[in-house]
Amino acid sequence: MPPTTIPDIVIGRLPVYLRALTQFEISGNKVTSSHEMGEHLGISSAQIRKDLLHFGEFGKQGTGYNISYLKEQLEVILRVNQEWDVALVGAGGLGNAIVNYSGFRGRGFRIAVVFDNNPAKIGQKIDDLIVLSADQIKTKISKMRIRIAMVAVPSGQAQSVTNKLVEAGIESILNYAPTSLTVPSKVRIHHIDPVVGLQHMTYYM
Amino acid sequence: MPPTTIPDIVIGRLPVYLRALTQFEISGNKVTSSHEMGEHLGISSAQIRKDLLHFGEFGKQGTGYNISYLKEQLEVILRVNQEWDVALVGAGGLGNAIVNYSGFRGRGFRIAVVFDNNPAKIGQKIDDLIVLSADQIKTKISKMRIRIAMVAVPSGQAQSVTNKLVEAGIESILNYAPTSLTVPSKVRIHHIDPVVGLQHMTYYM
DNA sequence: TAGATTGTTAATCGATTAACAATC
DNA sequence: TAGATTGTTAATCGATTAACAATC
Repeated sequence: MPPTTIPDIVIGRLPVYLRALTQFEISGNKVTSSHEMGEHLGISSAQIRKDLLHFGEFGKQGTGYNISYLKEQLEVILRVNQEWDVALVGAGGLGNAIVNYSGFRGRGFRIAVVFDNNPAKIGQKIDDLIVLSADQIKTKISKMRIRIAMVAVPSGQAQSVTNKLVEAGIESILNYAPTSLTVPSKVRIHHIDPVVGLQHMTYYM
Repeated sequence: MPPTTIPDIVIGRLPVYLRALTQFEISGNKVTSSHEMGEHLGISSAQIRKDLLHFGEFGKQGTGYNISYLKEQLEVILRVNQEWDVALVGAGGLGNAIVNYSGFRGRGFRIAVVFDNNPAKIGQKIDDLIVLSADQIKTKISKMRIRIAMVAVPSGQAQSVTNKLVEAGIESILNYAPTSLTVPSKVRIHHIDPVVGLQHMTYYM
């Protein structure tokens, strides 16, 4: 947890704040308050103020927070005031859906290259990307200086694909395969597993 | 947080334990230990033992945990020793990928019905499901007694779709749209937003 | 028996909340 | 000024970890 000593759990909430601010902005609001944000997200207003204070004083007493200003600040803090090129491995149904997903737009990420190991898929187009052979993962990623990758292959292939990505110099991985992955400690990893969320909810049903 | 007073954060880890156990089982192992699981998941062994102890004594001193037995117990605890029918709203690229996603199989969930509001899609088949009109959400879900739904529509439509689902009696919602949703407090909601995970990681890059 | 690992408590650590002065 | 909301501290609360006796 480098830069300073800010708790990782706080960092994890910032993207959620950022998403909420974007919604408020779309609704045409200019200003919000920790109370309003808390209501909207189901978080206490004290927590939101304290989280933000780790990074500076972004509000104004009596008024609240200027939405577009706070948004910009959070984007800088999270390093998404730039667009990151992302490599995607897996051009199946899930990979296709990821490429066409609108949720990346304007939030700091752009799929820049797609790989698959299926000869029938290599050379085909997805959106305006040509699917490359998985054999090219290392050379292409190194050459393009890509630092972030997504894994959207079947569970059985996820670990070997991950190993290749790590070799290629990838620093952060978003894994869509429903399996845990082993990576060197310098590499960050996040899992997207819908079943984890579903099972969490069925416990209470 | 009904049943007993077990912390929600503990419940949230159980699906991850369950997934790891499945992996160990696939590798041909019969027995594991809190230490081995902790290593694999990056969690302390003490935490794993303590989490499990909320629900009973599943291990054996000197030996560890029988994988298939612990798996069964967790499945019962999480209520996924049965298969839940799930309604999906949204038959676009993402909806298609969800229907064809292999990660639900054997983990307690089955897409039982798909809705869309696009006339061009209604009546079409995805896998062996026929896409129904979004107008039928309420009647069909009530009739089928479905309690869990997934939202895979554009952000702008997510709230109104959610309202319909709540009206239809849905109790748990998995939301794939990159937007927060307002629901009555009795309804549980989980978000799948890949950008949240990505932005969490870029902070450290 | 010796070795290993759980079950379990007590201690530590860290996160959340309550409260309010500062200030717009 | 009166009202509102932040910035900030102190108190509370809860989760994690360390440690070890129990026991397989």
